[in-house]
Amino acid sequence: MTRGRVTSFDVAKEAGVSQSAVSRAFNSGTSISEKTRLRVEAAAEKLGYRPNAMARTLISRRSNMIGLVMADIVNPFYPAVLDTFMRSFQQLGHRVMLFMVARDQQVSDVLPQLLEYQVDGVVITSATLSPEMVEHCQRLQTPVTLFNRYVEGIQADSICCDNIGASRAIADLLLDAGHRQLAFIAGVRNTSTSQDREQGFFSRIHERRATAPLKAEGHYQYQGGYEAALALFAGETKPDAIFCANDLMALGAIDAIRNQLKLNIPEQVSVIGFDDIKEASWKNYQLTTYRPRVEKMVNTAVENMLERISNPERPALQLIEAGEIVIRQTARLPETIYQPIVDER
Amino acid sequence: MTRGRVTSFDVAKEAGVSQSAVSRAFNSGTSISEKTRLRVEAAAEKLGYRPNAMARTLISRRSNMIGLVMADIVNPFYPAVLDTFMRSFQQLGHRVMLFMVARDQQVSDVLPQLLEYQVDGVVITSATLSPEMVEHCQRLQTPVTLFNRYVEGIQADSICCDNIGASRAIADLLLDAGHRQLAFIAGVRNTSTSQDREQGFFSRIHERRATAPLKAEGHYQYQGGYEAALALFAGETKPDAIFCANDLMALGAIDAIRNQLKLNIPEQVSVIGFDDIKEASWKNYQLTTYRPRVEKMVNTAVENMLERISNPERPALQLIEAGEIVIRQTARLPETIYQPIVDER
DNA sequence: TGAGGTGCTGCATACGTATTCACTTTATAT
DNA sequence: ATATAAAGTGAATACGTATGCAGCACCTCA
Repeated sequence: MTRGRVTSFDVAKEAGVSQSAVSRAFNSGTSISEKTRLRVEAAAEKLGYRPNAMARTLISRRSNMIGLVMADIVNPFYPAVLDTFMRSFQQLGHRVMLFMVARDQQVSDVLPQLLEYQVDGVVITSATLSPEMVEHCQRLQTPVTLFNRYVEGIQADSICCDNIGASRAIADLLLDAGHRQLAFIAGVRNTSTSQDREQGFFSRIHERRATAPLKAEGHYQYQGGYEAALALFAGETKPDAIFCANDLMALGAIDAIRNQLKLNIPEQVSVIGFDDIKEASWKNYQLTTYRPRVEKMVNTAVENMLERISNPERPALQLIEAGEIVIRQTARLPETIYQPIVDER
Repeated sequence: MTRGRVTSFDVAKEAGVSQSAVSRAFNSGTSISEKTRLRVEAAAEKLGYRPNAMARTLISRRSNMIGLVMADIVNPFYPAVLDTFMRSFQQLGHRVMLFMVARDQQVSDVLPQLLEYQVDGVVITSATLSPEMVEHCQRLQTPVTLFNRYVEGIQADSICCDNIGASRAIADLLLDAGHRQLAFIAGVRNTSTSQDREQGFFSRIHERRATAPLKAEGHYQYQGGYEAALALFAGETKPDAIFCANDLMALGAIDAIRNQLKLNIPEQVSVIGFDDIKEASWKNYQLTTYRPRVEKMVNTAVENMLERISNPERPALQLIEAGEIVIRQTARLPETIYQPIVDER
């Protein structure tokens, strides 16, 4: 009805009460009579009043905003993660300030910007954070959560899927099925996810005294997986099973193997991925892969974050959440009936 | 170095100047000597000072935050859009407050929340906005931009890809190639994008006096496209070309046609999509499709938004940005050498 | 009847910054 | 050298809300 910004004073005048009353009417757990609350609400409605979150934040020292930093949105795994985070935070009454960091960008570049906006907490997905930055956050009492990444000995919550356990289980599955020459297609070299998946896979193979696996690099991209597969088969010794550090590369590898190398999957080559993105279940691929419990991981991350906001003394938690292998059509299985594996290490 | 929040007063004391000086040191275009600026910066650095964006917003009435509302993130087209928006806004020094609205949710539910946070502008992708809401924003001097959606006669910028022109061009392409019985797989029924693509396609076919096209509905999803394709071929008259309202459905349709119906593409059936998502270029699909100029659309949207923030009087702009048909392998082409089409209507 | 609660209310203040205004210092021109 | 403009500075205030405090009305219990 009115023009321009309408403040709590305007509403107060309209309702014939004090500004304090207006404030109390809009905050639960305050002392106000039902009668005045209704009058205030009517006046607010009439004037189109909405409280100014900036002013509220300034005085209450709580913005109800979470800073969310995402790296690497090109991997179709992360839109799903983002979506889940958004729903979870929105549902619990928190807004999200989003930042994307490019591959060549540091999280430390954007973190100060986030903190200027008085976010109540920071969630960082698939990117690491320098210990100094964490310390800085800690001084500001701003909790930090790392998603799918961990750093030893810092004061930050972290929740990861069980990269090592999963990769070991996949090695077991492939060896049990009688494959002789395994191969690994790595993601981006300097990421902990790719390193952990590689380490789990290699160590288990080594433990079982099987032939050392081949290795190629696919940068977590479809095209990279495609080319990595070709590279693997261009060598002297050819693999009969490939484990890819993510699904996207696995799908690239499959297309290379089928369409270009004209080999049959899984008869001649088995392929296993990681993430269980939507595309993995497409009829044309039916990819056998590892599915992290994204929903559960996100929800724990969110709960822990909010818990830690209201109780800053709580020490940081480092969690690993096991997922499961999803058996589809791209990998030969052991003779014995094989159950989907949940390795809890 | 210190603990807790450090304010401009702390920095002022440390540097031996007034709080005003500190403020000026952090804002360009203010009157301050180089000497004191350096002293302030040193003190700020020493104390780890960062200005409080909430306080700044409160007084300057500018938050440097943009509200971004996204619907329907499941379509792989939109992560790319989001990514482009984020880069563009970040680059120009703006933060983004993100909201996701589920299919059953109204934008009008989240808009008030956005406005509470004093965002300088609101961008809404693939969702409409009631005229009342637009009016509300206008009262608050908050510019609104619709991305890939438009509403007649409201005071909001909008930028769309050329749905109608594109669909007409696709109809032409398919008819010119000699197809006789076209079909259309629609997206979500009540979206303007799906409706416009249908209308353009149908109207052009009608104009050319060709056989009326078949139609099925795929809800913009892979599985929906898969099933829609099966439904189309289950009928009495079978299509020899299918235009899908987005790529995701087209890929589903391809898998259904090849893997289940055992038909050859494009020899027996042509398939054309819309969006040019990453997956469309995968070796296994090589989908012929329409590519909107996402980068350009986003950049124009962002520029217009910022322009409109600094000059609220500027009238709203409604733009249509033409894209191009990307010729790949899933559609038969006319005999004459066919150029990628840019229809500017 | 009065003492002590209880439930509401308004006043006044604080949050941390930007900005106006008046003032002082410095630079420039005559 | 002085007059005058320009540049720099600090004090004070405003932004819009939450909240401690004191006051007030009303009620309860003896």
